[in-house]
Amino acid sequence: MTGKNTRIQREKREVILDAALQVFSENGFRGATLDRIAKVAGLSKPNMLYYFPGKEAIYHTLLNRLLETWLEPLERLSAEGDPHTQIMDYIRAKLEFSRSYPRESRLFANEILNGAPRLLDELGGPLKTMVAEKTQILQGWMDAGKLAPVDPYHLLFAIWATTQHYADFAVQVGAVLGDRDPDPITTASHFLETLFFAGLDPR
Amino acid sequence: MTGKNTRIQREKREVILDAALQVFSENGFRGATLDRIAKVAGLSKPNMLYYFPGKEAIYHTLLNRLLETWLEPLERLSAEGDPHTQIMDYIRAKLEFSRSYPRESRLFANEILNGAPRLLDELGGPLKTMVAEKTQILQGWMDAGKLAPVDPYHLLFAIWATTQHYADFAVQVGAVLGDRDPDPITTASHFLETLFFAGLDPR
Amino acid sequence: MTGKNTRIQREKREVILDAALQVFSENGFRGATLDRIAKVAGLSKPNMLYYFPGKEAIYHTLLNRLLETWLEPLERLSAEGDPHTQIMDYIRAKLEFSRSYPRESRLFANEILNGAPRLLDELGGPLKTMVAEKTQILQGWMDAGKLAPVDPYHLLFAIWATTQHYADFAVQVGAVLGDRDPDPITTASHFLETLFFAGLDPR
Amino acid sequence: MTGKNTRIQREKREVILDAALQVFSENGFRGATLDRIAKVAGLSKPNMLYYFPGKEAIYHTLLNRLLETWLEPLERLSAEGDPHTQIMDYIRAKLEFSRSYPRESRLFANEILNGAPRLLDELGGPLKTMVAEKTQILQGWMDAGKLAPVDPYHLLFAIWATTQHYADFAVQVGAVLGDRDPDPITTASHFLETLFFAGLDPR
DNA sequence: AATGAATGAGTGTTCATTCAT
DNA sequence: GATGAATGAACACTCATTCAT
Repeated sequence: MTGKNTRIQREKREVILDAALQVFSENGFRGATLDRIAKVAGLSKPNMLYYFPGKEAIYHTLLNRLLETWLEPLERLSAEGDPHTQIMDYIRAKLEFSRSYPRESRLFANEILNGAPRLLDELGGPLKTMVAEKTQILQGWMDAGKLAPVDPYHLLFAIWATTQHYADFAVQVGAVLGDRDPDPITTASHFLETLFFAGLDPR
Repeated sequence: MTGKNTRIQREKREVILDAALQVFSENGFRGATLDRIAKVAGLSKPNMLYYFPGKEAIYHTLLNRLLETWLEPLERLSAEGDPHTQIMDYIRAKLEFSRSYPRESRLFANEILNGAPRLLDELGGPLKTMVAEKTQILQGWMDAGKLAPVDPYHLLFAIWATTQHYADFAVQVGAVLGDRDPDPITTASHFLETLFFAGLDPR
Repeated sequence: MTGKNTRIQREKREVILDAALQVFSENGFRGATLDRIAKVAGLSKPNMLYYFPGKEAIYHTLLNRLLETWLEPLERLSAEGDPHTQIMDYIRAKLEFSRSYPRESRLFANEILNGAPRLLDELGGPLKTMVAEKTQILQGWMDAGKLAPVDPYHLLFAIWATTQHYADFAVQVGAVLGDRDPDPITTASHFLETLFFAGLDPR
Repeated sequence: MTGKNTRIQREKREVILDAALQVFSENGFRGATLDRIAKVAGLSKPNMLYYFPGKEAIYHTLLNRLLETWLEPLERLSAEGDPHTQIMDYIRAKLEFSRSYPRESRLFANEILNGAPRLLDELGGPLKTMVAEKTQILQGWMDAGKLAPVDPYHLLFAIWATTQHYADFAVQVGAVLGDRDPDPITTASHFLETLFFAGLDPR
């Protein structure tokens, strides 16, 4: 049925996935309705279900793609080059992701927050593997005296938390800042460089 | 109707709110059903609605309580005392909150993530006001040379993000760490002290 | 249980019936709720059900009383005296009933309108019997040349319709008249005398 | 959504409205249930709600149609022609309405009886306006000596009351008459001509 | 005599999914 | 490919009635 990957099929699937991303990220899985997704996508509901077998299928397709995108910046963290640059590149990439793909970030956060019922295997599999690999690199830098000796896992958690915050808690950030900062993510970039590489103690 | 505050009323209301906290924090507002809350609370659905007028009322009661609890540690941040101690006390209080009240943290995160439709006023009101006040204290410390000069708002964001992460993304933290760390929040406490007050540059 | 007719019992039953009359007449049988009746009566719902076994029982008690009151003015229509006076006395009594007991009138109308499921026997029994009797009187007057020869049954229908209208359709009467007539029922009394005994043809 | 007026849509909507008319007129708004309407219409409840957004919408559609039909005979009352004919035409049209559309009449009566919560605006608006206009015509005839001088508003009330009675109180009429009159409305037509244009005084 | 508490059976409405064309 | 139509299962909430005290 959906095996024929004609160009028009692929395009329609993209339109649907984009609409679904918006609706799922704003309402969570159960809060989202196929009606709304179909309306946003500009299709009839049965027509949409011609391209995807059901609500779960749409959601899973989004999640799977998302994990790849989510992992990709971390993938680039390499033992080559100096730690400061490498880590700041990662932080900036994550901030850029929060700026450009806030809906994806919130979709991911929603899923994790609700216990990751449809992502647990991926978290314990591909993600765990890659994290194990990259923490090795961080550990190597620490062992070589190029980086302060800290728990590399929690270092990654701190990077994820501080960067994703600007997408996931955007409403709160906006409410608290008011008009104070027209470009909070750029400010965050500078702030995080100071935080991560100098700390708050005055020199 | 439910105005009389008899002992049994207060107790039942607590039982309901506890069940609701669990169900709402796991599923978000729309994903939660009164059926499930009632079952968790061990009551019939109509009996539950004898104590609260409806789903919204239960949720609002939870949210209102929550915001107070959420703000309370920040409230204690005081200009008196030295910055390092004050800030670390705040970080530890937030971590303790994530350890003891992860469901409350996730309820809050869920609400913000979905656009805070039932909390926007509070965010722009009481929260904004208190944050404005507390960033003044931080700014004062920076002006006095007791703290590295950074954006105080983003400093608060970083504290919130890194501490709440252990409640909100607990599933991911657990999946990534596996058995490696039996007490991640304690590890986080040490890690965050290094991060916030020394940074990652080797000395 | 409810056999003991103490004074206080009788009074409470009256309070309940009065509240029920109001609520039933405004909302019909199904539209009325025991909650509202109890609130209007100033009793708790279970306490109210101590005096009456249930919703149906309250309603039936009202209906039975009502039929008596409804029939009473007709009862007084007597072969003695002249037709004009007798009939106008009946019309005025019915108008007075609409003025003083509009809720009773509407309760009755509601019941008939909805097919009289709880009053059919009474309609085909006591009411039919009395009407048969009274139409005999009317017929007697007509046979004696004291009254224009018309169908006596439809004459009664016309009296009922025109007089009850001021209670049952009070909202419409009020909306149509606006401020034009501060006392429509008195106006109606004069109008109906002309209508019934002179007609509309100019003399 | 339901905007497309396909043939099948129009037909189904009529089926639903017909079923709804029956159920609403027998039970009033609150007494009617969508379950029963759907059963009478021969549809499933959700399917019915595919054609109408909800219970209120069905009811309002009925009411709006009804008011037009209700006003139409009055509309035709014209200053041209002689009063007797004009008024009797109106009375006969109203009786015909009671004969052919008793459910509509009862729906209307039910609404008024319960305070016209969904029709008050119409009563004080279009209805009041048309009545004001038509009473002018009646008044004109009286001023010209072509009609006995009576209150024209109450004259209309009397016409409405006596004609609608045969639909709204049909159960009572039937119970009282028994087998006596196989065609009460025709009898009523003659009776009302005598009543309205001759009165009960013997000549 | 009175009331707080509890519940089974509805009641209007939503929603993912399926059917027919 | 596409859509109008249809439905079973939920879902939030109501209500008459009963229970326990």
